[in-house]
Amino acid sequence: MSKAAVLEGDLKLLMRKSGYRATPARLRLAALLSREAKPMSIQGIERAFGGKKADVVTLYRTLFAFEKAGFVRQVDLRHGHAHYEWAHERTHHHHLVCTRCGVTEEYDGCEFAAFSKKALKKSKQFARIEDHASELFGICTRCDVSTS
Amino acid sequence: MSKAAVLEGDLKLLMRKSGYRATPARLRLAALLSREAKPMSIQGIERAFGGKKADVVTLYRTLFAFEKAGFVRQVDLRHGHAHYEWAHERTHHHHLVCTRCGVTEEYDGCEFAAFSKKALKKSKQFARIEDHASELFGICTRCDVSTS
DNA sequence: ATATAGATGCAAATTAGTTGCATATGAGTA
DNA sequence: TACTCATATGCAACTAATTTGCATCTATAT
Repeated sequence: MSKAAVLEGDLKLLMRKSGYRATPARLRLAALLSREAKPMSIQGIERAFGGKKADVVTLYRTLFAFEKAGFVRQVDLRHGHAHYEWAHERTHHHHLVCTRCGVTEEYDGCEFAAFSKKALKKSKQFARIEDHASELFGICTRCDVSTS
Repeated sequence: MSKAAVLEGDLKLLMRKSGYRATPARLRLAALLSREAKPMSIQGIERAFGGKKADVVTLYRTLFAFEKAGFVRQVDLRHGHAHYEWAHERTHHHHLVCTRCGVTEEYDGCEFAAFSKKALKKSKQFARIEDHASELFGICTRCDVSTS
């Protein structure tokens, strides 16, 4: 079951609070990402919008804005293009990615706070850590079976 | 100080053992990556080769081979393109990346073994984990100062 | 209702990564 | 050492990903 999308009203307020305008295009994108609750590529987003086509440029710009505002996190699944995942009011998590078929699975149990604090303490050059990536790459059971 | 490059002789043997041919182009790339000991982009590699230009196609293919053999690891620094870092006989580590100026710093203290074992145990769909990404994104002190 | 900073969407450019194919060569074998 | 052949190379051409510029539009504060 997928998570419920953020409510439109809440989102409008959220966005304004972060200094962004709540436009239809943005609300639509936010609704989609929060509803799907999984990493989506630009292509995937376009596909999901179907008829009412979204302009890629706007998508990129909106995603960038969302990222800055902390609504969305960029995820690299090593598919040759970026993925974006709704992050607002979701439990922090990462992904297992099958390097053969691309299937992904969520994984929680990453202690971002502790992890980044430790890294920061050791670092000589960094002032603060704001985000991090942590994906695991391997082989899923289906692909493993079909190998042997 | 940068790490010493792997010795050419050792590398030849290594590559043959992994089923790859030790060609001049590969030895040159391996020497560069192991000498630099930091994530390099395709562009960066080309630049480093200077005059004796390297064919991008060959680079991609060689890097892919190196990755499969475990000599090299792909790193996503969120620069819009992949980076590759020499991984053979180097201590496992990750990176701090400044999202403003791009400067990177190494970070060790990642327990890959424990981490992946835990994830694997919880997973229903994965047979094994072979690699993982774990980069930290933040602001370096230089950029932080210039903000305030 | 209005003004205006911020957002949109086209066209066009740039950058990243891939595929096909003809040629060349490393490395095992005779 | 010479041979052979699977593997690697490098050009051309292509597809995909991402960015920039600019004219137009519109949310929102007043």
